[in-house]
Amino acid sequence: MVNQRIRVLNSAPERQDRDYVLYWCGANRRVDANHGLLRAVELANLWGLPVLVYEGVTSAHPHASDRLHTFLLEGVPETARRLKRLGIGYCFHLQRERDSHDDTFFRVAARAACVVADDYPTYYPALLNATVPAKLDVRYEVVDSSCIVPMNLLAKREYAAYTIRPKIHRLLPQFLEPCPEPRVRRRWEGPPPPFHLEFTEEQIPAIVASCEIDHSVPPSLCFRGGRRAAEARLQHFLEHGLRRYAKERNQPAAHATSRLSPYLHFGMISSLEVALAVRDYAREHRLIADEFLEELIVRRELAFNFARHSENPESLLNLPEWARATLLRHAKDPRSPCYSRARFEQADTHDELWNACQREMLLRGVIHGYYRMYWGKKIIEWSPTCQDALETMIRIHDRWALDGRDPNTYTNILWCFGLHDRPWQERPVFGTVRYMSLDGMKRKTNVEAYLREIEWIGRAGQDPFVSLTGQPCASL
DNA sequence: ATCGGCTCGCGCAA
DNA sequence: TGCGCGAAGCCGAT
Repeated sequence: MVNQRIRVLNSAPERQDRDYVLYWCGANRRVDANHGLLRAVELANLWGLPVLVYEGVTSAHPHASDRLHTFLLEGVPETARRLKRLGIGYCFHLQRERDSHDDTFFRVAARAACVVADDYPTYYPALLNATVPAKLDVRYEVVDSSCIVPMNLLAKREYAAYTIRPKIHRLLPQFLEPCPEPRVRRRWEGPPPPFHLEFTEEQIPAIVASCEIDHSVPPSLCFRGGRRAAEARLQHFLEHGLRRYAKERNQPAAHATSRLSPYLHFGMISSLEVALAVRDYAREHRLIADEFLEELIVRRELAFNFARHSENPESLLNLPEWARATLLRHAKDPRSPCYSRARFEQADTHDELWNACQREMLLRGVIHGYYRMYWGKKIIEWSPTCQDALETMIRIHDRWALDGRDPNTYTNILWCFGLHDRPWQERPVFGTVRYMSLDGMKRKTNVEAYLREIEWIGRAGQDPFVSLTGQPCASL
């Protein structure tokens, strides 16, 4: 079953005379339900070797910030505990300098019999998978533990949700199965590698402060990183959100959505675990979970399919021909009002709902899924060009979002330009690309409740509306 | 409140 | 070749 998740990305041999099998968790920062880790353990058991997990956090990429570093570091002590329990070695490396050349991974890999990494189609993991394997003298495999139905099984780029849906549903019974717990034959003995950084949760603020990163992006007001926080969010959603999801998912102030996207993005929890938990809870409590599972599986995996099969997922060239043509025909339409990227980033427009969406991004590090569509459509409407609008959306996600740089990010942004969508009535700027209006938001959602909530958390500097503990939340 | 038109193209049935 | 229908809609007519 694991085999269909694997790709080998270089032609170097395995080297069984070396010290361990290395699992590099670049995208899936978890111990549970991780097919990559499972594969590493399988190979290690075959060769009688122990397993070492390498996890890195670098300050060398342009969007490194207190927000992202804190979220990532918050997961590390729990990862260390769980690996120790399983008898697996752990090397967590933090590169604090922005500019220095960091070869820690290569030094760890030099003693590995084989390197197993995550198959992930965007941003850093994708870049490293494209460049690192050729520099190694051992076999380098990547494993897809992000999708439930392995990306490898869908050979071409799908046109829309309706074309991928039957394929996903046909393959799903085969893959919607719990991932077994890894059992090592040979435990990791002795100390961790010399580069390993060990710390407690209390030390995190001081460690983050010591890094050469963007300190003007503070930690999220409501998301704590790590496995236990992810499990608490899931439990909270099962008990308080799932039964309301179908009716209230587009009602941001109702908090009926899972808010799991930061954890899914960093792989702190897997969509497979979420899907199984939701399915089982729904069975036990006689709920219908179809709408949630549609979004978690079909639409999320459509996004991975898109990222996997596009050369550059950040480009408008990916749009369907009808969308490119219609946007081009309207490229010279006047934009009024028209804002600079800085005005957008500072939540400084004439539209109070739009500003609140942007403030949610600044404070929480996410925007509610439905309002994010509105947020994106308005950036198109009020930017000088489509390319400017695209770059504004990506840039704001890169800098502020905990769920940015994800296949879903790029797909949702390009959806605003017509990707995976169909044409509608023609109008200025958008042509036949779907338009969204403030009146529509007011008609269909409780805009006032959302404005009050965002205003409240901005003023109070805390967010009791999104549960960190699994307990019910405040409401206004 | 509800309905139809807007408008393109994929995939399937025939 | 024809036809149904689609990731979150808008607008104007009734």
